[in-house]
Amino acid sequence: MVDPDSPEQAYLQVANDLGRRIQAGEIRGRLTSERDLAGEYEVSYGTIRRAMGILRDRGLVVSVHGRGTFVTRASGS
Amino acid sequence: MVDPDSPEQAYLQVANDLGRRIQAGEIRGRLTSERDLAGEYEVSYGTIRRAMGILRDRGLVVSVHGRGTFVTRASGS
DNA sequence: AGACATTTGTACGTATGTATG
DNA sequence: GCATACATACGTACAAATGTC
Repeated sequence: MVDPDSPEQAYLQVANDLGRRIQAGEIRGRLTSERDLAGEYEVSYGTIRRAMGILRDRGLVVSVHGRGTFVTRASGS
Repeated sequence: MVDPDSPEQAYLQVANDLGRRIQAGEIRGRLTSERDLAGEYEVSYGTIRRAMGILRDRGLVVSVHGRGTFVTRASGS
């Protein structure tokens, strides 16, 4: 979930939460689809897209068109 | 509301009132938008802007473009 | 080949909010 | 008080890639 009372932007809250969970080893392999993540975090698809872009820039995940988004090998615990 | 018969300037009345309510813990998280505050205090938007600038200078709030103005953590009760 | 489902990718329009003059 | 610009966020629709049956 995202805290609307936080000054932190929604897409950053999502990116930081996912990044933390990835580095903690909670998430491995394939991530939940972007649209499903939008439902889980209760934000729009565009917000998830933006958060994913940040995770890709950080090198934590790679996205494959038509297949999904995957945790990179070095990112886990 | 603002007292037009007071010698204190309108933007100072607003800033002081909001500052008092923040430090009393009445306001936390996200503030009402600047446009709505202008309606509540029955002053112009510019007056609210000026009052907000004072609250920011005092470190009571932070404003985030496109998201809102937020009470800083240390400001509440 | 074809049909279908799933998923990422792209592109709108709309609403709301701050920033500035 | 108003207009303009910019940023965030939402919602939707459609396109493109992949895999399965």
